[in-house]
Amino acid sequence: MSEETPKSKHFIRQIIEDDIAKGLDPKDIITRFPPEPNGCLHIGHAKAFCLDFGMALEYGGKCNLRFDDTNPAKEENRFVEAIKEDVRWLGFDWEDRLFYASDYFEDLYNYAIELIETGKAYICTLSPDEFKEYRGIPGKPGKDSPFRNRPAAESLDIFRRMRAGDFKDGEYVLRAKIDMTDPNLHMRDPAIYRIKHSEHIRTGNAWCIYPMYDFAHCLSDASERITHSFCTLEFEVHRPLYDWFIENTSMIKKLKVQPRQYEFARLNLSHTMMSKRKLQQLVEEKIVEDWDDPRMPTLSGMRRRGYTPQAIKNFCEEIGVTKFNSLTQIALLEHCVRADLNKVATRRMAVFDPLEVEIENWEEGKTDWLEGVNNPEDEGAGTRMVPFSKHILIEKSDFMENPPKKYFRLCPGGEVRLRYAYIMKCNSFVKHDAGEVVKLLCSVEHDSRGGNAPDGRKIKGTIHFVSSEHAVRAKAKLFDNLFTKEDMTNLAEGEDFKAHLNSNSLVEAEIFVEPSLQEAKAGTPFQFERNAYFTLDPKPADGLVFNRTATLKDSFSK
RNA sequence: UCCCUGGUGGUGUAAUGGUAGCACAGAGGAUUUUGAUUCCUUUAGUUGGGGUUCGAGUCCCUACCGGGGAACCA
Repeated sequence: MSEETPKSKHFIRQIIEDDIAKGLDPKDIITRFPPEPNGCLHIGHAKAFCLDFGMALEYGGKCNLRFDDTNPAKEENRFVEAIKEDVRWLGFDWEDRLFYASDYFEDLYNYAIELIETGKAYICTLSPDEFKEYRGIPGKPGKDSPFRNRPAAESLDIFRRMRAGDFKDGEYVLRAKIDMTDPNLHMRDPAIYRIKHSEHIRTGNAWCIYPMYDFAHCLSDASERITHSFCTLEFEVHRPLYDWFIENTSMIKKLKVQPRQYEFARLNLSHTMMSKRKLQQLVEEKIVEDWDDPRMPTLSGMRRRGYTPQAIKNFCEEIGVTKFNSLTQIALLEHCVRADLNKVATRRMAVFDPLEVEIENWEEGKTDWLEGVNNPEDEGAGTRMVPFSKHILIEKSDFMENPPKKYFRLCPGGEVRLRYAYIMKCNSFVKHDAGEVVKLLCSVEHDSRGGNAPDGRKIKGTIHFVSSEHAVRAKAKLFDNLFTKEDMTNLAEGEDFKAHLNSNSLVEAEIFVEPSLQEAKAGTPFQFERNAYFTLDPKPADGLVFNRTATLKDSFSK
């Protein structure tokens, strides 16, 4: 289903093409997608890995999946599995290239020793607060740590004992010796190893010292011979460090191509909250079912809600890649979802708010099975049989006692086409005591079977229906756009984001669907004609539960 | 305050120094057995000011505005 839409020539493509022009063999291009397993992936991550995997594939290279597991305090194995599932779902294959930063712990330790031996790293005894003083502030240079000139032998000894577990958390830290006056604060002797007596998801208790991101990431990249390392804008100021560790260790001698870091703007989506911390809060406080609640902007939530991988990939291609902090409107995502669903969703009829109709000129107990196409956009989708009988249900809103001018559905004395079935005329109606119309008495034109008038006259209105005796009860869960009433990007510091959640973000409805839906498979997209796109909830439930994926565009109001 | 970045219609993005294009959203219309889809038409833009140039969204200077940076997080 790859679209032949022209691809935007964003700056990443330009960079890669320049490298190729300078002699880089496209087959040597290696990128990586490096999530930290401390939460589930969301739509923002999709942008990142569509870029990582997408660029490698597009130019004939490879992309590795690497878990950045350098902080055992935050990471969990269940997230590793969830992330793998999400990546697979989006259709990306890392083949045998699944890595963990922890694969390199021994190597990283040795590179750290190398730095100590060459006088480029030292053990510092300053506490975090004390070092803050020495680091200085933007605009003001810092001053050297009193331990900066600790002899290498002594640092080495302490570092080895750190590893051996001789010290408590925070007692010592290994720092790179760079420049305490650098205007970039990250270059002022950053910590590269800290003591952390914490069980790691993969190495267990083998280590009690762990490398920092800045030290681990670039050297992990280099170990995997990554050529292009993409990350978000906030790492821009870390880039000199990325290069420094590679260039100041023996790693540089092993490389044919030095990995380079390139930054791009992260995704901001209107009406969508993407802070991992806040999403976690929703899960913990049970405001949502779990990370895969269909209202969540997580990939697992979107999957459960019925979003297709193709729609998400198209969206990621559509938004492009820049270094500009923008706010993408959710309408674009919804457009991509509808556009893909329109092509692939199986059409079915479902009545949400039923109005009884009796066909006066139809024999009691007689059923006519009519053929309905499964998807007018896809010839190969085939057909299914739809039952018609004397008692049917139509949508309450498809009948009006006193219709306005442009209303072309049913009204007293008016006629309408029942989709796939017959042309039907409303003879009379029955009202409740309260004045509510509760039943229509109609007749069908027997010669119009299939929906065409024998005299060739045009029927403007076509409505959907289900046969009462054949109808299947189901539940529909209706969701508003991803969770928040308004843009969350301007939320004030400390402001309670929960006040901005959609109050009616989940509405449940009892609906009547055609019998063929009894065999619906979880995850397959359906379009309930003239209503919305739905998918059967994959979580076990009593009876059929459909999640609303997206609404149809509605031009009723025009 | 200092450093790093960035600024193209309402929104998201294109344009070796040479006609500012595409998509979403909006508006109008045609087709339609889904008031969907599809198709056509249309509204709307280079942050301001200087400079270089035959010619500037693009290069230079400057102002303004936005984002990031002072974790033993990633």
